[in-house]
Amino acid sequence: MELSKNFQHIASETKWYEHWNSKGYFNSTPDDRPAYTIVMPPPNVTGVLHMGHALNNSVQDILIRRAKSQGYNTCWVPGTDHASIATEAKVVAMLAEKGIDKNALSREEFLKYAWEWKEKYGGIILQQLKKLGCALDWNRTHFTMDDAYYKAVINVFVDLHQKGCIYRGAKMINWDPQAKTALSDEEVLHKDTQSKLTYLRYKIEDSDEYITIATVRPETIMGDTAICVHPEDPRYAHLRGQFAIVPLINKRIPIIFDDYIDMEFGTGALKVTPAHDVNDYNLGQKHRLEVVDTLNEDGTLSAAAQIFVGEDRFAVRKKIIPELEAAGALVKQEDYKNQVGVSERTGAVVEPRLSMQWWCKMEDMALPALNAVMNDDIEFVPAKFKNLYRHWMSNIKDWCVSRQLRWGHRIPAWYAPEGNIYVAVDEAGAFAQYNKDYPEAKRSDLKQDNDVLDTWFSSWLWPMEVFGWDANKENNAELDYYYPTNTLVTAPEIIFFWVARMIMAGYEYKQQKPFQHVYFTGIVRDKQGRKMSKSLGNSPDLLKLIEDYGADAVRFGVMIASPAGNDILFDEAFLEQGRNFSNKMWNALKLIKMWEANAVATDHKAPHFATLWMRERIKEVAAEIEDLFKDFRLSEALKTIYSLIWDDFCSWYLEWIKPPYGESISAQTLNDAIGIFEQLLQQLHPFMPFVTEELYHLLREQDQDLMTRQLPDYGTADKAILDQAALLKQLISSIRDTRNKNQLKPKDTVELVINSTDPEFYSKAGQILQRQINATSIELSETVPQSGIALVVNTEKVFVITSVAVDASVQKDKMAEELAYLKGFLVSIEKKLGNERFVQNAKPEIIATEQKKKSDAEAKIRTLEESLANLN
RNA sequence: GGAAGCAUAGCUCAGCUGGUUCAGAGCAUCUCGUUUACACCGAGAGGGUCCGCGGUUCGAAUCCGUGUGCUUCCA
Repeated sequence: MELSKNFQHIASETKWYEHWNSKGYFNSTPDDRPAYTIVMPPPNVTGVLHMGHALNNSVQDILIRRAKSQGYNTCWVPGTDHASIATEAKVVAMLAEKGIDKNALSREEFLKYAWEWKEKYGGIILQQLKKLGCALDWNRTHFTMDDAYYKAVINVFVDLHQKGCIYRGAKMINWDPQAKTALSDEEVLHKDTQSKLTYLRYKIEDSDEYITIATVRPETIMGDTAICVHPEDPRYAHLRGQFAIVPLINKRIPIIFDDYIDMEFGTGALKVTPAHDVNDYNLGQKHRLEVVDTLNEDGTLSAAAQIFVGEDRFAVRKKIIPELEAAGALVKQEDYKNQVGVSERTGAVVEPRLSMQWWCKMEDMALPALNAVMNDDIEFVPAKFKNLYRHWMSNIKDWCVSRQLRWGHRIPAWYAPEGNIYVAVDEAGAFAQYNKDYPEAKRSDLKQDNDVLDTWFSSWLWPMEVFGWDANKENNAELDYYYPTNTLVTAPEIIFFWVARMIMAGYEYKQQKPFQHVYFTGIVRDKQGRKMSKSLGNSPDLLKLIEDYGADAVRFGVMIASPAGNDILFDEAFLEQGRNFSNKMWNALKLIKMWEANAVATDHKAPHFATLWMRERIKEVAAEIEDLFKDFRLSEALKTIYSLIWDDFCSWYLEWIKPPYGESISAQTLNDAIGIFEQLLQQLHPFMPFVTEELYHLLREQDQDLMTRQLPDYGTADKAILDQAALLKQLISSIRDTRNKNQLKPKDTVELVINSTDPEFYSKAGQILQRQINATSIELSETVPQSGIALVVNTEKVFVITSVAVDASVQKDKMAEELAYLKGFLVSIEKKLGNERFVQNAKPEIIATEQKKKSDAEAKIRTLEESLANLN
């Protein structure tokens, strides 16, 4: 078979993904094996794959594939989130392009367009995940607005309402004037903004005096219903009981006193606008102030403002200044840096607004969810996020769950003309209640709430609902089998939005945690450390990268430098490294295939020393990898396997078993090598599934696929063989270094004379050593040769004899330097061991290692001294 | 304004319960190399007051305090 120069990823990826899928490896049904379950954080149904997804889903796929090789029944559930505000915004924009105004459409008409949009563009992202190699159970694909899911969300709303956790109330909320909907606190981003602080003076009623206030929002003065000063502020003490006049509209408002005021800020006097600021609202409640709402839902000024009615608030902010100046009310304006809230989804500046909304009480549900994380019933990786979680959960506020949108789960509340509100799963249920109150009532009198629920009010049920959870259904074998899930992989940004709420829902409705571990990935940033975003245009086209470098290389690239919870600075150099790695393995395959062509059967004899060593090395590394996976240190695990394959396998092992030029390899050694390569591929498979599966099948005829192959029980590695190989490597490296330093050409041969403490070693490894450094002979002798370069490796005295003229002084200096270092080292150890307090306090094993260090150093010093003496 | 995290080689980062086989890896740099797996490569090498200062300890990159710088979250 002719093998190409490099690994051809494109054909291989398509082939294997289809193969795995058609074999049903991605699908799971409950059986006797333990389950290993992951529910994918459902991406927005309108989303497209970006680097964050690549990282997040690579991690999940790695965990799933690893668990599969350990005998678990793995189940990874895909799906999408309806993302009400984001999707609605896209549909509205699409309609606008067609010249259709959302408000001209009925609810039903609008939803028809929205569903059409969803069918057409929704879920593209799931198809893209296939390119990445994700082992997702496609039969279980869910959407947060599927019928069953929809019903479950409604049931939960009704249930929480019955429990008294859900209520309707007028509070200050964050209003997005562009989407015309309420937002939760978590959906508001605070941005540093350069503003102007405007100083305005209000005339005191029946006086020539003025009081000056400072504001960044002069357009809200028409909503002022008081001026507040600190009760202990001497500047204003005489104004108690007085009134001030709002400029332009000449409204009379009281001057009130409250120690909430910061006397240092501005002028120490605050204009109070209860309708447009949370703090002012609270102040207003306390002092029973009037609330004047001067804004419309689209951010223009309302009739209550009296002036500038219908004009946008930002336009008014500018236009009002000259008028204030003309009225003599403007004192000054100065530059001021403050934070302005903007909508996470639309980018519009959020207005605090007094509004009637539906709320969910959080306190009772938060407590068990807080405890679960604090006592590690649910483990966060890395644990540092526990702090953040605790802080939020201990200061939790009620959750505004209604959104003035159409795309989503419509709030199951019906309003009767009498003013009553009935909450039920459907209209019939609501009417039954209504009918009880009013036997004469007509069903058509009931009007359902027009709003929908916050998207997170549906996604908090995700880990239960994808397995068909139904509060009214007692038995659910699937749910019992897969829930609680094992690991949630997500970004720290949504720890409150989603993670915390899933935990609350889990305890509320399943009396159980939704997952065992939460693995937080970092944020993918560009080389300069900037967050990747559409607006910056610094987000690479992932599908293009997969095409150029291969899916394995992309997975390698995002994993190699991203420990849990740490941001990753993305650099294409990582992808190159991944691609090169695939190619390296590909070439190892080619080498083995070349040997295969003319391998010769030999009598059964002891395995090659290299084989013995490599097998032990694999055992040793397998144990390390096992530990790393337990701690979710995936990038470390990948680095470890990478080095095992590239360094140990390719650079050492394959060179050691390589037959001399023109000779054939022993069939047994070759067979051993293939077996070893297979094990390495298996360890790497979760990280780089395509290239490993491809190589696995090219190595030899296989009766199963690598993806389903089970990891063996490796047992404990033989330390003696590992030590011998370590010495062999050191000898080779040191002698090669010596050759390099003395400018020997690769073709120049040398002879070795070794004064060894372990002559037996050379009967096993001597041949390898000889070939790796191009020596014609190795002589074990205690006599010191007349010529030759002396060096010391461990306690081996080595003489490299060459016909090329060499400068012995270089080697001598080096040895003297090392001797000096070792002597200093020895002194420090002796000091330590001579220190009574050390011997008393240190653990016995530490003292033992110190003693070993001492004897090792002494032995080496002796060897060096002897070698040096011989040189003189 | 409140809170958290980070600061180790030119760059990106490892370094888990304090103990010179822990001062490491990859990339980058330098030297040599085209010997039939691989130049998407091989053999070697150089490079760090582990941010500053103080403390705890027999012993600190590792623990504590403090200063500086950066990042993030919250108000």
